[in-house]
This record gives sequence, structure tokens and C-alpha cells, in this order.
Amino acid sequence: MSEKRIAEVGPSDYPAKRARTDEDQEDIVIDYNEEDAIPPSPPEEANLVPRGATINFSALTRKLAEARRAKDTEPPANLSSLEQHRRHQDSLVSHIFMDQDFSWLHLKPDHASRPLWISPEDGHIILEAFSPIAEQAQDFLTAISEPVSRPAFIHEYKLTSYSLYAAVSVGLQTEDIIEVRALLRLRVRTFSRKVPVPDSITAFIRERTLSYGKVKLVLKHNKYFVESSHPETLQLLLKDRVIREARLMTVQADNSIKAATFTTSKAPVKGNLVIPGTAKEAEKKKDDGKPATAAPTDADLFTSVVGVEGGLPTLSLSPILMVNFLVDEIEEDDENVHAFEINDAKIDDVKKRCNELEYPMLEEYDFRNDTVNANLEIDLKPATIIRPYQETSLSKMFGNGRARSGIIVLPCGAGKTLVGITAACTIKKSCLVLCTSSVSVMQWKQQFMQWSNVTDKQIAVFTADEKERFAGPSGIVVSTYSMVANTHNRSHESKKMMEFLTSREWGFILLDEVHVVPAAMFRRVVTTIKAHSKLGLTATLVREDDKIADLNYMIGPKLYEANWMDLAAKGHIANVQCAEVWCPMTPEFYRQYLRIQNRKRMLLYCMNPNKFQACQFLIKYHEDRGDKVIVFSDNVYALEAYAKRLGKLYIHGGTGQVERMRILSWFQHSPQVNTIFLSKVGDTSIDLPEATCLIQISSHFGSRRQEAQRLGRILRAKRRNDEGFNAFFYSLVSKDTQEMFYSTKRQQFLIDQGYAFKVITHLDGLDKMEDLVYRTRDEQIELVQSVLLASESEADLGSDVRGGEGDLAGTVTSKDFGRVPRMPGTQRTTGSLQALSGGAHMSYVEQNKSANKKLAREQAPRHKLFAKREKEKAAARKAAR
DNA sequence: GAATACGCAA
DNA sequence: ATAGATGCGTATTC
Repeated sequence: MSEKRIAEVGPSDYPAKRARTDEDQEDIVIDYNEEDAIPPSPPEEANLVPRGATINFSALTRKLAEARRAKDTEPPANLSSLEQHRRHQDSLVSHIFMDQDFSWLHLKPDHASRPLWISPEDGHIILEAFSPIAEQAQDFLTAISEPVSRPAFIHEYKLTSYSLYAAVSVGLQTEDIIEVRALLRLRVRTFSRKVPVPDSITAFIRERTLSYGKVKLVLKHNKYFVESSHPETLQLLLKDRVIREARLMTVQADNSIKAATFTTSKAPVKGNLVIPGTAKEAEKKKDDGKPATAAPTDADLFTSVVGVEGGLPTLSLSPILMVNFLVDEIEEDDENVHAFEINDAKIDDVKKRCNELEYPMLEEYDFRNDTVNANLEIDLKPATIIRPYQETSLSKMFGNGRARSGIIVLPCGAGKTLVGITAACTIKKSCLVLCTSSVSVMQWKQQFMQWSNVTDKQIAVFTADEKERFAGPSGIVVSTYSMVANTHNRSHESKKMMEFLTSREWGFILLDEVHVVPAAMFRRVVTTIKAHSKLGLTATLVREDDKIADLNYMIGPKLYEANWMDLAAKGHIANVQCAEVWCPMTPEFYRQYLRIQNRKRMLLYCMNPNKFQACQFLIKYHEDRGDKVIVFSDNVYALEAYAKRLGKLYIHGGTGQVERMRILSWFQHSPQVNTIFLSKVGDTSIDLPEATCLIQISSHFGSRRQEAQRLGRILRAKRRNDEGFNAFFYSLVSKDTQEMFYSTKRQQFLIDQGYAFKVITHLDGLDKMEDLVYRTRDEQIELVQSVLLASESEADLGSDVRGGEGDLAGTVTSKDFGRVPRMPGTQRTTGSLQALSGGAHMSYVEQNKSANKKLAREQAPRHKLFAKREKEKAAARKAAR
């Protein structure tokens, strides 16, 4: 249909690129099989065939921008808003392909076994997840690239500097990555043999990995060394001022020539390492029946290219791990390492600087050859068997027989704790565990006792009210971040404990919930505690600020990230149905919403009677099904109001520890208590395996992490393995308010993980429900009054410094008008695959702007009390000035 | 000495 | 930029 279009776009765009890629065509052979059926396309057109077949993301963004510009001229159609945004979405989607419509080209005959599409321009890789070999491909892709979005059928990955850094630190070498990529490329769909698959990607990998993995940071005898097997690299680093100044010149007893420059020693030799908890017998069996002689299947192809047939160590884990072993053996055969010492106070700066110089330091701990630090007698209990993905993540960490520092990302409920414990049992040295709350401190200790054979004496707790110390030369300490990071306000006991912690050398430091801790706090922890290896654990490696990149150099690269959908499919976590329920605002509430100031609006859309009813209906519905329901509300006022009105128990920050426990145990054991309301307290570390349904009535702006964390509350549902079991996750959203915007933003993480949100605009049977709350208009008006009153006094309580404008009470100023269309103008669309799959039905465009204005113009009668308040406030402000 | 309340930090 | 929650330490109460 758009041949003409291609003819327009093609010539200006393509020839230059093509010339380049033809030249660059070098060592890697591609199977442009002669027998491939060549599409009988017109010759001129054939020259114009652009690049590989990829979705043009820049085209999408451009179209989005255009659509945004055009939106003002769009006539406010009188379709339902759902129908409208669907149409809008459709028009966007079809535009993506406008520039590059390859539908007239023929696919290769074997295209079904070629599940990958690679964009040569920006390093995006698209994987067809329904392909039979997708799982193998995924292993490689997650190792070398960053998963961007993994909805049901199509996955999107991206090659980035960081992902390559991670790949290198997991033991892959430049050539391996390129080779693997070459293999992948064999499977890339190409449309004609004339299409050159460009090598920009290869060049990118070369360039980026050249320097990666060459420098290591090691701790020896309580001193930090920058180590490398390439002395010239160290020389290069020392040219940098920051690094030079951090260097410590040590007086060498040995006055050989080498000692005058760098310390040199023999690189350690790798032996056999077996991670505890893995099914060893099964592995051996697997080794006997090597697949080498079998007919090459698709899966074998992946392993064969990296040469698995050479006799490998006893571990047979994922193909990636085998690569690691092989690579390390070749690499380390005959090399010496060189090192210089650096000031331990400056390691953070040095690390950062190295990162900037594109020489990121790897941190590895050769714990089996560490004779200085005492061993810790710890092992997993014999009955403990770890799950395959836990094994995989650990194999990334211990792939070369040493402990690499880095981050492991597993969804909540997938057994992060066990991964941490197994790691500790592998290293068998003194270990420090840091968590965010004192509750999880206790949980960690309890889990250690449950899964491993540590004794109570070996594991110590260090919090505000318990300051234990382990007996003997080695042990485990569990503490909180604030306990370790706080510098001032220390009690005597804490000071002594801190001395104990800082004076010794730790083999292993475990950082729980690594994403929530502020960067500054980490810095302090990392610099005050001397640890050989660090492992960060998290479920959601996203933050709304830009601090996530800092973790990369402070802890290490991301070693492994699980795919939530995979785990759900295999029954490790529950299947979840996600839905967003659109609740229209009642006229009274909407009028107030438009009138009132920005920050007080929240209460109005939380307390929307329609939402109230939806909530009541859903609770009833799920209780009748036998579900246990958790309702989340960030807003404590709304939480209380809902819970009281619906006659349910609730917990918030102010709820005492004792009462909390009582409510939670009721919820778990009593058939009378099937619903509880939780505030932010429930976001983390409250563990309720009974819960199977989750309703969200108000939430924190656009926090993707919170959304994911909340979903995590129901992922460990006990009943998850029942046939056809589903957990439910509802987000109640007041229509045509800011909430719509935030809600989409929040869902992004889950959508990227492959969850599809359904939009529910009508709850069937709600009207017929008995004793429905706030059914009459009078009740609703009463509610709106009390909400307004509450929002006033609430705002009064907090430090309201938003003053400055001396508006008269009851007037609606132009400023207020200006605010109204701003938020609704937002469009819920993203410039990526997410828009095409998971989030396709999520786009939201507010259409009734003129209606908004009209409503806002109407002055609502103000309560006398408010007028008085306002006057008082104005007076107070004047006085302050 | 345990439970509780308050201030402060990040 | 916002609100809510947490943790630590100290002071107070029974």
C-alpha cells in the first residue's frame, strides 16, 4: 500500500548507509543461502530496501509529537472516551509502519525459526517470544542486553554500554558476544540476500567491550588494590588525576624491578566450585549424555557456537555459565597480575572515575584462596534445594569460581532471600546483611536459621534495640542501613558496634532492597565497610529519580534479571490478572475537583463515591469467591474513611505494633476477616501469602516501584499452584482526573514485565448490589462537604507554605483556570513496543476540555468556615512578611 | 526495665 | 514537589 511512500523516503535515507555497511562487511559469514526464495520485487525498488526489518522507533516518537501538536484541532467527538482513545491508538500504530512498510516483501522460507530482529541503528533487538527457540535466545539476550519490555509475544531488548559491561563482568569476552551475535544474526529475518545486515552493532560491541573487564578492584590484607593483567592499562589509569591522587605508595621490602612499579603476583587458578543446593546427581547424569552427537537442534546451535564440547567442569548449568568456565580457562592460563594500592577512603571516587574512563572496575573475590579471613562454618541444610532460576542467578555470580559483585533482580516472592543465603553459604566467610527495616532484619535472621545450619551464636542482630555480637572469629551480622550509615547521633553501644564492623574485613556484604536506599547512604556504607564482595538484591530496579545508574559503580553491574512472566508460567509466582477500573466522578465531586487547588484535589478523587462503590462491589465479589482481599490506600484519611464505612480493619503507620500483629493474624486465620486496608506500611515486608486479591484506591503519584511492590504482595499466594488459579490486581481510578495520568505511569514497569492491564468501565451488577454506599445524591453531597472540610484542616496541619497569593476566599482566579487543562492534556502513549502490546488499550486522552472550563467557571458555594479560615491565613501571611 | 512519646533524618 | 512511613536515640512513665 505504501510503495510510493517508500520510494519517497528511501533514496534520501538509505544509500549512504548502505555504502558504508557494504564496506564494513568483514569477518563474519552470514548464511545468505542461495536457495532462499528471492522476492520478485522490481529492481529499482530492491535498491531501496532499507536496512533490516525493524520497527522505526524514531518514527513513532515523531508521530507522537505530531499527534500531540494536532490534538488541539481534534474535534471533541461524542464517542465514548474508550472508543476514542482506541481510535487514536490505531492511527498511531499504523503510522509507525508508514515509513517502513515491508509487507510487500517475502519472508524467508524458514522464517519461523528466525525469531530475531535487530535494529542496526540503535541496538534494539526484537524477539518473537512465541518462537520455539525463544527461551535459549532469551538467555543470551539477557546476558548481553537490557530487557526493555517483555510482554506476551514480542520482547524488546537494547544493547547498551551497561549491558555490555554486565556481560563482560559475567565473564563474556568481546569475541564471544560478537560470535553469539553472529549466531543470532544467522537467525535474523532478512528479506532478501541483497540486504546487508549492518555491522554498526558489531562495531559498538567492539568499542565498548575493548576496555571492559580489564581492571579489577581487590581487597587484600585490609587494603584496596587496583589490579589488572595489563600493566599498560594501569599506567593509563594513573594518568588520570583523581586516580593518581588516590594511589598509595607502599614501601616494598622486595626491591625487584617489578616491585618498584606494580605489585605482581600469579593469577589464581580456578578449581571446581559447586554451588550448594543444586541437584548434583542430576547434573552428572546430564553430563554423561552429552548432546554433542545428537542431531543439531535449534537449541544446540546456541551452545555449539560457544564450544561446549570441550570437557567442562562438573557444573552443568545454563549455556552462559559454560561459556564463562571456558573463557576463564583460556584467559587465565599464564598470566600475571599487576596492581597498585589505593586509599580506601577514595575508592568510591576511583570507581566512579574508572567508569567515566570506560574502564569500569570489576570486583571479584577469590574467596577459596583467602587464607587471611577465617572461614565460616555454614552450609545449606541438606533438604534445601534451590530453584533453577535461583541457580542461574548464582551461576552468574560465581561463574568463574570467584564471587563477583553485582545486583540480582528477582520479583518479590521469588526467593531473593534464599539466593542471598546460598551465596553466603558458598563464600563461607563473615557476612554482613543490610536491610531497610528492623522487621526484615528479624526475617533475615529467621530465614538464615531456616535454610542453613548456622547456630544462633553465629548470627548476630544489630538494630536500635538489639546489639549482639557473634562469638568466634567469623559470623553473620544482620543490620539496617541507617544503623551502619548514620554518622552522628550514635549511642555508646552503637559506636562500639560500629568499630567492630569497620575494623574487620568482611567476605560478603548482602544489600537487601537495594533500590530504595538513597545513593548517599550507600556511599557511606560502601566506604565504611570493607567487604570483598557485594550482592545487591531487588525486585524492581527502577526509580523515579536518576540514581539507579549510581548503583552500577557502587555495587556492581546487574548480574541477572528474572522474567516475571516466565516465573509465573512455571508456577514459582502467581498468575495475576491486572485491571484498571475507571470510575466516573460524580458531578459534585468533579465540580469541586475543578475548582479546588492542585494539592487538595487528591482527596476528592480518592473519595469519589463511584470509586467507593466500585471498591465495595469488588470486595464483596471477591470475598464471595473465597478470596482474601487487601485494599491499599496511600492517603490515610481515605484509608480510614473507606475502612470505617465498609466495616473493615485497617493498618497504617500510626497503628501500634501489637494491634498490627493482631489484625494480620486475624486476616490470616479467621474466616471472618477477609479484607484489610493497608496504607504505605503494606508496601514492603508485610508478608501475607493468604492474600489473593488486591485493590488499590490511591497511590503515590507515578511510582512504578510502588506498583510493582504492591503487586508483589500477591505473587506468593499460597494457592498459586491450584489449577487455573489467578490472583487479581485492581487499580481504581477516577475518570478524567490526574489519577489517569499517574496510573499509566505507574503501570509501566509491570507492562514491561509482560502484564496486560484491562480497562473496566462498567462493573456488572453494581447497581443491583444491596446496601450500596453513597447511593443517594444527599449522601454524596454530605460526603463532599466532609471531604472539603477535612482537606482544609489536613492542609492546615501540614506545613502549608504554598502561600503568597492573596486571593479572596471563594473566588476562582485565572490561575486556577490555567491549571485545569494542563494535566488532562497528557497523552498516555509511549514510544516503544509497550504501546503495541501490553499497554495498547491504556492510552488516555481527555476530550472534554471545554466542559471542564465550563464547570470550573461555575462558582461553588463556599462554607462559611472556609472563608473565615482563608482570612485568618491571609492575615498570618501578612504578619509573617 | 518495658512500653510509650517525641524529635530528627533522609 | 508531596505525603507517608521508617529507624534511631533520648526522655518519660508505670
